[in-house]
Amino acid sequence: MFSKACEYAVRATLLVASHSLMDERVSVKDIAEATASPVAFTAKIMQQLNRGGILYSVQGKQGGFEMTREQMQATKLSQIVTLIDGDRVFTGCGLGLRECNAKKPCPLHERFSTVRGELKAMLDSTTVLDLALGLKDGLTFLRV
Amino acid sequence: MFSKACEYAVRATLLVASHSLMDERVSVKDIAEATASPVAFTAKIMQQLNRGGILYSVQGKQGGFEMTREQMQATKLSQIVTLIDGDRVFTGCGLGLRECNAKKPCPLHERFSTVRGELKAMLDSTTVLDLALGLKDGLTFLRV
DNA sequence: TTTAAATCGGATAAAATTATCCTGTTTAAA
DNA sequence: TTTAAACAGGATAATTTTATCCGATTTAAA
Repeated sequence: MFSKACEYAVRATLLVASHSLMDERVSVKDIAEATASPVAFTAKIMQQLNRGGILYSVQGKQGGFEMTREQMQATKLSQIVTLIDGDRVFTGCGLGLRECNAKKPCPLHERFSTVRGELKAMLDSTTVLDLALGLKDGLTFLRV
Repeated sequence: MFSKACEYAVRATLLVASHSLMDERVSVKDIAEATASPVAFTAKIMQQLNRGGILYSVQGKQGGFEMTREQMQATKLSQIVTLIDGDRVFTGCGLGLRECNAKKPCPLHERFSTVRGELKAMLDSTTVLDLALGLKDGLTFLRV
């Protein structure tokens, strides 16, 4: 569904958010540990999230990553997915055709569009804050 | 969403089906051309579809691929997806966690399960025959 | 002021996926 | 019977994705 990079990105973002809710800053090492992700790869992804404005970094000793409550509220999951994976998952043809649309549809076009629309609606209506709250309260988890 | 191999597999299967509806046998070359897919890679995929019982091959000169009407009716899209990509798309966690379930859910678990269920329902309720008919009648397409 | 912790970013490596090549076998038609 | 078209399947190559490494820079604390 999503690339591994994207999965790591969402997990990392939610971890940073849940800690920011408690006014804690987290390092890449912390993030990788808490989300069971490879540390160097996670570092790369954190750079993308930072450049993309999803969260922000603080450099130097005692540095790490944080999010403002505004960022948590403003950031929909669909934005993280688009930032890392592009919009292929939201707009691409189910059978991989370059040009597939209502005028010249692939055999799966209608049915697939429906499901894809529901996926997009779900990710559009879910904010980082929505999910970070359950994580902070120990109701949900980011690793086994 | 699906691997390229899986996209090619569905496209190839639907092409074979639509031709079988007209009692025509198609070669790998025909299939690759009609579905805009790489021919050698398509050949590999046809072997998987043949071994998996989705369709069948006829060897030798004038050989190629065919499907019985029974195969078209019995084969759901979900079976092709499972054959080529496994069941990860139907059962996997949205955030890529190994163990993610209602007892110990990831933050996205509930919402993602819903959408994934709709995807599975759609692919479970769609047969090859359903889609091959529109293709045969020129209502849908497999390439630009 | 020095030191060490931490991010930044470029280079490289490993693994998985996608794609091609080539030889052998089967079989219909010449 | 010979020939050529077509699938089967193993080996290899290219590309993309995933992952690691390392030197440079930033900055808080010793």
